[in-house]
Amino acid sequence: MASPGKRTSRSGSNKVRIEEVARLAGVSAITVSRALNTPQKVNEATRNAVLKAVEDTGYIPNRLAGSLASNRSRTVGVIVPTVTNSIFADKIKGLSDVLSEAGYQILLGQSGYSPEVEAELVSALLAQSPSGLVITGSAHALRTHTLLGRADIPVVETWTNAEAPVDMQVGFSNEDAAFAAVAHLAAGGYRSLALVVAPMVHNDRALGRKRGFDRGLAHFGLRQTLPPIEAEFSLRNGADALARVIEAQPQTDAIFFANDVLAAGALLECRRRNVAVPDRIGIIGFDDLEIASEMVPRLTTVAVPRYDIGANAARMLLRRLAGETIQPKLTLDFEVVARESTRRTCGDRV
Amino acid sequence: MASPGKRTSRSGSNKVRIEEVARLAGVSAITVSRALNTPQKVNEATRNAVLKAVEDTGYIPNRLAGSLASNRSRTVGVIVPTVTNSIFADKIKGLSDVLSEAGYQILLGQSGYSPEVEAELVSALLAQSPSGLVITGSAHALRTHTLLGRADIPVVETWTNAEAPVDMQVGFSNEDAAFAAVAHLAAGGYRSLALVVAPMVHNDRALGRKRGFDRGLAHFGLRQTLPPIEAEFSLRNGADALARVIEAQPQTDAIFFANDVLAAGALLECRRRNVAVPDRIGIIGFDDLEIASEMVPRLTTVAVPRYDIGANAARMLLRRLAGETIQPKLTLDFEVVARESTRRTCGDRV
DNA sequence: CTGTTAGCGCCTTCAG
DNA sequence: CTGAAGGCGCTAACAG
Repeated sequence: MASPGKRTSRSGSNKVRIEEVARLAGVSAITVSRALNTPQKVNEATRNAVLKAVEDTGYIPNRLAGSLASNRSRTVGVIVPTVTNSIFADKIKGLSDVLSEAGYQILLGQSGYSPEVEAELVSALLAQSPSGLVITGSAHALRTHTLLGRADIPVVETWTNAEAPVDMQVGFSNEDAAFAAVAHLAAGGYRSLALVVAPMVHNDRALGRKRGFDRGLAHFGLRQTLPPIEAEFSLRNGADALARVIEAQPQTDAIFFANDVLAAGALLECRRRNVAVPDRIGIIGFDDLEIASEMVPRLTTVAVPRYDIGANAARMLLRRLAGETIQPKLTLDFEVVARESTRRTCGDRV
Repeated sequence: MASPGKRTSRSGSNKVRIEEVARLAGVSAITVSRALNTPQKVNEATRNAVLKAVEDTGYIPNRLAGSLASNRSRTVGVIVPTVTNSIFADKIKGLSDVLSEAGYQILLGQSGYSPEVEAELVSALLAQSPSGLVITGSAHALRTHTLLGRADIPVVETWTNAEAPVDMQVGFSNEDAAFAAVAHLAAGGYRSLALVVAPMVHNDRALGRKRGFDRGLAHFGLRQTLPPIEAEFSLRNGADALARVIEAQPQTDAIFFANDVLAAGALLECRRRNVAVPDRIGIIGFDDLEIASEMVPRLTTVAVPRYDIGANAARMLLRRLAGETIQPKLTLDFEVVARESTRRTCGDRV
């Protein structure tokens, strides 16, 4: 206020600044700042005067300035392959619920499953000085590792349980989950399996599931009737994959679809073709989306903690930012949910 | 660099600052800034020297500082009811594709369909000085209007075509689209209809669809067999609604579900109950999600431009930020896609 | 085309 | 518990 400044009129914005609130409350700017950020450090009467002035002026603190000065942005960068896949939407919901409760904002980026795009996003998000970063998977471009190494902020990798996370990690064993799916099929008496999975290039989750599938085959002495079919998640792709398996290798008696959307598409194709599920062919999915429990027949699948991955990643980040020392690796549970699309010897859940 | 500064060692972060890049390139800080932000204003040789220094140091500009100084944040606040509903995920994809291309970042907030939460989010996002805001619908809390009025940044409302938008608007007529759905049912010879729609409190899209439904009833001389059933989008809720209609008002011969997830759930329930679709009962949905074309029978629905709403909202925002004067109201097209879940007199599309 | 100067709005540090 | 001084890292304005 003292010095006019050349740029005072640069912005046409009629934003209220902290000085104006301070003047109205009869205190200094820093007291307003404290009343808002660390209320317990301010006398109650003073605080109320400040809050009233804030109310009267409609003051909205400029967080850009605050973050710059304090070096804490209360912003978290989140990178997912695509929000369009509901498993990631659920994760974002979990993140958002916990973070917004704590006054944090989410900066969202979508990599489209490309490590290069992911690296660009990491760079772009780091430029915003986020308090932390939540990313997907454990397979990153070299540049991403370099950037994250230099960044010196908490990073949570999600959906995996890699041996050596970049920093922190919340996920589950995709390999064990896929193994469990195969175990379920084996228990149902299925012997000739096929695998339909998301494109595995740069996708450690898909790769892990394939590894679990292979381990299951070996462990239970089952055979694979054709090489894994890689398909992006969509009902149509699931239907096409089912058709391909049935036509190319009719002796196949069960298919593991590494996500429920593909599996549901396959189930619908079975209906169109009058293929009997689970007797002619068994179908097991992955994720336990709502569609799994609603399909006819109801889809056997592997339930994974989609929402909790996000919620826990957020909590982990917040604890770390609060200075707590935490166990940096959280491995959550999955569960095979036996329903009607697979035969089973005994009626319980694996 | 001249003055040591008391806080130099406050942050443990080893971030590279613009001064270091400048020194390495043998230029001043402002030249580095220009080489990065307005490259055409810098001599090529100088520019290359700067870019090399940037490369060598791994410099990532601090956008917080840049935004504060320039009063432009290159950030867009986006508020949706929930990312979990794939129609909004598609919108976000459209926004993200266009905005990230232009170097903008998305700040995401989820209102959970609550106007109060929305107002809080608007306030929280405004604190980040976004370049613009993209929000959902046209029904907002009073506080939201106050905040937006004062904010003096471009705002795009999406999914509606209200008479008087806050600022800009990209959407379609939910009322006309619902009317078209009823017209389609009327053309198929259906006479006794029911409506299943998202909870209408604070949801102008759902309300608009109900209005269009009512207008259709009147226009085509149809009757409504029971009051609208309000249900949040889920397959289960669709199934339950179907059951309720069938049991309470068996003479109902067609149901308009105001979203495809509900409709698909109903279709699955019809299968379980052996209710013949489209003869015993006709089912029409809304949105044209992938599930509509893959269901058995394939679901008749109203296709709406989910992705394009986002992409166009982003383009509108960018043009406005570039100073172009634009038509602030964009009304996109919808289309009834006739498939197998409804009878039709003639085989063409309405 | 490039540099100097000053300040964006807030918060940290230090003093009282 | 409150205030004064100064700087966070960058870019606008102006000068050369």
